[in-house]
Amino acid sequence: MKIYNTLHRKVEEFIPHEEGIVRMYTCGPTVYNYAHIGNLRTYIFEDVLEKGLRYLGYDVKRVMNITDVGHMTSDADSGEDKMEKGAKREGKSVSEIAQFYTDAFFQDCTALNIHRPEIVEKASDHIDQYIRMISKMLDEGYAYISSGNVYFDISKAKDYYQLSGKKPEELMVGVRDSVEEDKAKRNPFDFGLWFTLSKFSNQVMKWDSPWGVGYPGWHIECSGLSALYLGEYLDIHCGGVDNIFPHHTNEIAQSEAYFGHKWCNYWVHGEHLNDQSGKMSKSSGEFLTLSLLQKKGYSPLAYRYFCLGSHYRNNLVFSYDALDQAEGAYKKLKRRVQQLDRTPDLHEEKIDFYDEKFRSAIENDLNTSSMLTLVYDVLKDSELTDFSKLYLIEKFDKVLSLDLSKEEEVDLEEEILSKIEERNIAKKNKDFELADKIRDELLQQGIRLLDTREGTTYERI
RNA sequence: GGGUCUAUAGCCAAGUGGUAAGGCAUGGGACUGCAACUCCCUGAUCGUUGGUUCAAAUCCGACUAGGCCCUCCA
Repeated sequence: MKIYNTLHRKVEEFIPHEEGIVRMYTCGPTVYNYAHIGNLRTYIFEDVLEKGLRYLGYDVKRVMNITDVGHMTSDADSGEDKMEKGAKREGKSVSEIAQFYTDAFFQDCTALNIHRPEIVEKASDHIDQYIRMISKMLDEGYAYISSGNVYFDISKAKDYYQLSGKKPEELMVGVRDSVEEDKAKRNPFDFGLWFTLSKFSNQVMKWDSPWGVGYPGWHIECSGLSALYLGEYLDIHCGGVDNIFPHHTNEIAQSEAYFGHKWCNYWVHGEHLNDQSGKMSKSSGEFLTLSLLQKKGYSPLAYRYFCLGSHYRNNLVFSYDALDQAEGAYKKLKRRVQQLDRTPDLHEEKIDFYDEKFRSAIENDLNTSSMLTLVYDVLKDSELTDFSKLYLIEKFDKVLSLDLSKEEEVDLEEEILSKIEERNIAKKNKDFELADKIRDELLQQGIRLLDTREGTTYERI
């Protein structure tokens, strides 16, 4: 398996710490609002990575966090907690908000055939773990207390800028107007591990700690959960490119300070889905959620197909035009698979040939586009029996998860059949007006008629 | 200003030194009462420009354009 490692900025051979086992951590959602389809692109990529590794024979232990606390609109001790903001907006409690959007997130994942990681944990359930880690870092001099808050001292971290490739002297502090510089820090890029002083009042989420009542910093939750559930050596850490700095950079600093050794070998980042104006956001432009696309008649798996057509490290621009294409291509592909003859008749040799090709596509830095091409290649191969094609495509679909061979519900409604019969009679009588009317009516209901030599059948669209 | 990634036909995209996969769309044809579905045929010298090489879309340099990051972010 070869994968691009942000740490070294090149494609590298993947070697896990323990043979055959991959410990994988992926940053989860902050559950203060719906996920937009750009967020979901990253989760699709991570899902394919997990399934691809399984296809290659690895046992994947994967952990994801649910951020339900301590995510300020700014990383300094200012701004407003996103969770509380969401709660206020909707007149609900923070935990209600968290539950609601967590459920919504996993509903989207289900619709997109994204496998839920075995371990999904809430950040707010592990405060004691963060306190343990912060205490150790304070004891060992990696952290310091200032103005009542606990900060990580980045000057103590080894290769702090390796992941981002940034030059400290060139970094601009407070690029965004909304960010206030925190005077309590020794170095402007030191980051908070624990806050006790909050500039906004009525902080709802707070916990007791050795340093006073407060709440954990943004970055510590991922380090904490990873340490707790995956141990001191991590193989792959995923996330969106926007998290490289500062979030992942700070995770490395904390975790390596805590463990006292190198922590994670492979950092794999997914590129963004952009709209025509650039980065997709929840506040500007159309708020593109999966349910919005569904309301407009798109199928979630067509969106998955759209994402798989592109490489995870490429910028992908979303447009309805592009989605229409994906929808059409996906439906067409699925139809072709549905039409395969399911009579058992396996063609052994060629199976291995294609299986090997599919593995190569995975091993080639997760080349999803090539994986899709292989599906088309299999369909076209005249040396393969339909059954063999189906066998292969179902196998590939364990990674692609496009439900290619899944049959639609075929409840032969009497009504539809009688309409078809009615239309056939009309056709015989050359009453094409009536025939077309029936066909159009059925189409309105999502039933498309298929005229074949053997007679008329239908499909749901 | 600095960092980082990207640049292949209308769109998505493969290609990792040996003379451009695949998909969608388009156009033409077969099928049809007309359609839909299906099938067949149909397109690019690879952002620009130098260089390395017998040979470059593939390696190196410059330039241009765009995305993202530089304490909200997938």
